[in-house]
Amino acid sequence: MSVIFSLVDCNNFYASCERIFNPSLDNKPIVVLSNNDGCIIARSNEAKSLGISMGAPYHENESLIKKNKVLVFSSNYQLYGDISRRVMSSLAMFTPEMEVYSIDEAFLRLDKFYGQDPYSLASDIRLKILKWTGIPTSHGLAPTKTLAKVANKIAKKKNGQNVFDLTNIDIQTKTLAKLPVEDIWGISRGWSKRLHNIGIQNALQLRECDPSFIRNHLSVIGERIVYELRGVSCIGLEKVMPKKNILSSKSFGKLVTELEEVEEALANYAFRACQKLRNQNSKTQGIYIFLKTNKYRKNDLQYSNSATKEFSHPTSNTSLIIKTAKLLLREIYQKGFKYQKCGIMLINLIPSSYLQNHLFEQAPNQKKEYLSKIIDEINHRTGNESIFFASQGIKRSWKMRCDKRSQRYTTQWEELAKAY
DNA sequence: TCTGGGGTCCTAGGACCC
DNA sequence: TCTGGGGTCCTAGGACCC
Repeated sequence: MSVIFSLVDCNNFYASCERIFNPSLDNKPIVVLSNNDGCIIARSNEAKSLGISMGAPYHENESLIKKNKVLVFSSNYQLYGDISRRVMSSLAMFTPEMEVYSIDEAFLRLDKFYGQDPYSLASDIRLKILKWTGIPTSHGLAPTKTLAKVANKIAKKKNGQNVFDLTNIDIQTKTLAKLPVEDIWGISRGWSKRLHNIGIQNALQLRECDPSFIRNHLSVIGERIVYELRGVSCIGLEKVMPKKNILSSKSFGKLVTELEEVEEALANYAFRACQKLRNQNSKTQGIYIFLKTNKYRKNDLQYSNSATKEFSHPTSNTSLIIKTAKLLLREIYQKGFKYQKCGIMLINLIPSSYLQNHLFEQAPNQKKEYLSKIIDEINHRTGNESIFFASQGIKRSWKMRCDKRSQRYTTQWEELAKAY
């Protein structure tokens, strides 16, 4: 029995999430905006057919949106994250051989279901997910993950059924001939340009190339893609691994000039990063912070800088990390610029269980590490940020905009859906 | 006026060692 | 004039993904 991957992708995921608790949105054009209401990051089919493009700045589409009465939402990640968990745990009921690839995608292995035709099995899964969670999905079937991605793309265009089987070699050949190289998973603008330059326009041409020739142009990753297009599986299902780095960064709601405001924002991002760190039971061996002005404002003076610090002991102590971040910030902050964004990355994470005995330095303060954990627990029980550090401030004048956010129906008691 | 956030992997080249 | 060679480790930067 040969290998069959199925890529399951939620259709217009964020837009679909908004519809679950607000059925009046059905059949209407809706878009969801990125943090700070900057860009359009999700569109319903109706919004897509109006010509609103993915990733485009909101303000560039504003007239189109108003003219067509498109409904606009700020992103509501608490809601999307919760719906995602429901979809993924529903999928897991069909097979343990599954990889959660992103918030709205998962790969399944369906080849072990002897006797059942994969197409009808995928159709069955699709109907059940829709019934259980309210989220419509598309399913692409193929012998490799790269081909399953291709199949999924076609499935999405099939209204009503949304399943496509690309296990047959003749169908693969016909399909790849029509697929531009830039639509292949793993090949984006830079690489497709290089491929065009050497005369390769579509996926079939790439499949027929000598893999080592492609390796010279696109590294081993490109070589792997050639094999995957041939139906030779090189990329298996991956286990969920703890993150190696954790980044927390956001644009400010307005341009910021004062050190105190940047400090306050950075302390908040550090707090969030530390929560994520402890959540995956890791400690960090260092931090990297950065600060920058808005590169799109050509008339403003531009400045961007970063700083790194390694700890003598791995830590997950929020107060130490905030303190260190603020010290680094003072090294790179300069007066006279209008800042747009800052961020902190926890780097070189290791498991909490890993203990390193350092000969010359004092052992880290275990009590402080515990304290951080207790703060997490209290915040988890009582709702977000009941307890926080004074350096995080209370004014938070730099906070991002999200005026158009829907209710957090599933994660906040005060925002439960009401039945009248 | 307004332009997201959070990740991973690979390679080239420098530093350093014997 | 001649001025080794080979190996490893680390980092920055560039590519990709959602």
